[in-house]
Amino acid sequence: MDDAKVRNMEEFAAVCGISRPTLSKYFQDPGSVRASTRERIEAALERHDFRPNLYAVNQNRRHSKAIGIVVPYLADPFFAELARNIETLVIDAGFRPILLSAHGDPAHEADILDGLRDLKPAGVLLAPLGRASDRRAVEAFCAAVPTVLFDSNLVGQAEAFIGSDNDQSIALIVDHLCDTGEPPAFFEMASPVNPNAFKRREAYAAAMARRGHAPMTLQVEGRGWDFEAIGRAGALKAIEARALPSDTILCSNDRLAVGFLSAAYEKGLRVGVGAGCALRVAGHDDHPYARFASPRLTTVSQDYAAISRASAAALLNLIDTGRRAGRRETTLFAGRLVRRESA
Amino acid sequence: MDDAKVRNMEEFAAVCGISRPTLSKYFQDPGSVRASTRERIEAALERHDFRPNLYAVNQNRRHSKAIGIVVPYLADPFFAELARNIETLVIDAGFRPILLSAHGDPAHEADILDGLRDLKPAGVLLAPLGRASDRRAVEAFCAAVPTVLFDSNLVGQAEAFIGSDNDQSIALIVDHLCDTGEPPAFFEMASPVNPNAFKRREAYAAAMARRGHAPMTLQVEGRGWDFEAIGRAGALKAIEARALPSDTILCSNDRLAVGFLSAAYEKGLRVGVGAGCALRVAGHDDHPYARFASPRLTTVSQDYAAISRASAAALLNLIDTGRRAGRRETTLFAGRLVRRESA
DNA sequence: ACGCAAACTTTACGCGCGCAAAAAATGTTT
DNA sequence: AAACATTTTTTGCGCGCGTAAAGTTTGCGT
Repeated sequence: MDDAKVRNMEEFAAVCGISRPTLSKYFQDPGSVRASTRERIEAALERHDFRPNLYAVNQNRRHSKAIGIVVPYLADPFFAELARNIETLVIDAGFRPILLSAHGDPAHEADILDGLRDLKPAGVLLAPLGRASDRRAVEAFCAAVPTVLFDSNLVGQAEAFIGSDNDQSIALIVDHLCDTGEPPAFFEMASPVNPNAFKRREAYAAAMARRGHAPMTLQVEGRGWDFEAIGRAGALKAIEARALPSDTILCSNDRLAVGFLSAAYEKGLRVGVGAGCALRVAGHDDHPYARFASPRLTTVSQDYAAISRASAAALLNLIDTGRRAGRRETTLFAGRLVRRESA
Repeated sequence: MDDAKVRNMEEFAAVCGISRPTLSKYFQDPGSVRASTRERIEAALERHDFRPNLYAVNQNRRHSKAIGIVVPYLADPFFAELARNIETLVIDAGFRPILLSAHGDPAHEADILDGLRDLKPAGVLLAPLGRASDRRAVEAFCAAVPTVLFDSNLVGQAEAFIGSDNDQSIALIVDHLCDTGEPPAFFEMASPVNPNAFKRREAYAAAMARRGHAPMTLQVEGRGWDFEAIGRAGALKAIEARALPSDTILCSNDRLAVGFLSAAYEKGLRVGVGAGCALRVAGHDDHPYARFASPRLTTVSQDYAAISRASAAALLNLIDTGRRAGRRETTLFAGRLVRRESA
């Protein structure tokens, strides 16, 4: 194989006995040429393994076959898992995924979006940093590239948003906790980086109100994305100061909860529902590690698969209808209660 | 700003009052033009925000300014963290990182390498699947693109390898465990996907032998990358069957250890060193979640920062010396003992 | 003011492919 | 076998930029 070096489509057309424009058609869509010619091409392809120059191909195209996937913090297994699902769907749809992480930094997020435009992607799936995002950068980007937001909403931005129904899911876990014991106190970061955190805060207050309870909130200091460390430090402090407002703690997310469990274990507070347990702790998200905490964490699952599928579907639809499928659509998925041993 | 739409460098040269070849020089290296012209260009740049077409730029170039970063499983926080570090270093060096995950699948890894070649990257940092990798695909890739391996070695492949010294690190933790209690049994997967696992198995046996102990190995079934689930299931089974060879367990990696801790907690076995503790459990890697396990996991840290820096440095050196810096180099970093409460 | 090197402009070609139009070949239908 | 539809070939231009060569200007030292 690979006798003569084939340097471009012209030369490949020669060794192949087929005209260049036909080859061009073939490489854009193998199904668009007659079966007999397709076979001839593919036979030659095995002998010479020629591939069209990606850069030459995309030079004139309005957009490439790339789809950007941007998440705020890829080292968070929640986003890693989401990205993994979405990547697969993007590949199956015949596109090339470009995975990017803002690493928690708004400036970096803006840089990423900037660089992404150079790639002329067919579209972008963006989970923005949220509040911290450079609104103008995101807005400019969305105007230039078909974009679907997921996980975290920026009102009015992009063509669609797919996320979780925090009102529903928080109500679900609050009700469960109330039904099975004391009403929960809400454990969260005082200055969360995640915009869902604010929604959950409000959802908690509303859910408690519906139950006739006053909200009890425990806010911990700390910045950045080291949620476990922040949760652990805050919990240690609260436990030492005997400042827990309730023996039932609902954490704003599972990573904070894991930190809380770590602190409780260290302080000798047994977490769970049985006799001899001092605390109940619940989380939110069904984070990949929640089921391996000690004790295993009761939480509300976000439907990873559904969010991934809906996000990808929305973008793909946007792409082949030539975007602007009408007005902006918002899709929220319900959470599912995951009962384990911690609450 | 942005009065007339500037569609290409030609038009930008017009509104800018500078010839196109000079602009071309500027965009390749802003420092290569006289300060006064640089200012004129940058002034015009603020009014028109023109950017050279990425595809046109790379069409003739031998390679782009992209650097590939390929990991076997990005949803594993160990690789996510490593990738995060490397990405930053790559950006600082003036390159564009392309992050890719094989998602544990050798065929996908081969596809990734294949697709990466189209991008004509300046170089690639590759943490291969290891044993499972398609050797021929990797070999063909390394021959075509300057490549540095990290984390997992493929003998003879690529221009360099950077990883951890498993012999040293395993000996470190074995010695520690022997010095402070019973010699450890080794807990691992029967068919590990990670090639480091085999090195650690051997290192464990050697370290035990040096101590005059026979190795005690507990191998668990399971395939894939759900290490916590596999560790948990295996540990539950072993505990129920009272088949633990020792009350001290050294896990092949922290994720298995987290699974083990989960099982021990569920079975009411207190893990730690104090009185009333039934088991000691140690891990390896200082995985991001190890410090939040209950109890916190004693382990051997891999030096994330050092591995990242050395890998990036090796590749960058390879790139600007025009590769082949002599013969293949192997760099191993020592682990550091991280004493926590679990052992 | 002179001389010279560095920087810039002008001109022109090439990269590899997309794409359009017209002509030719092939395949299908009646 | 004729008529038609589909596919392929031929021809040729264009994309946006890299780059080389030759000529011109600029900056700086003496």
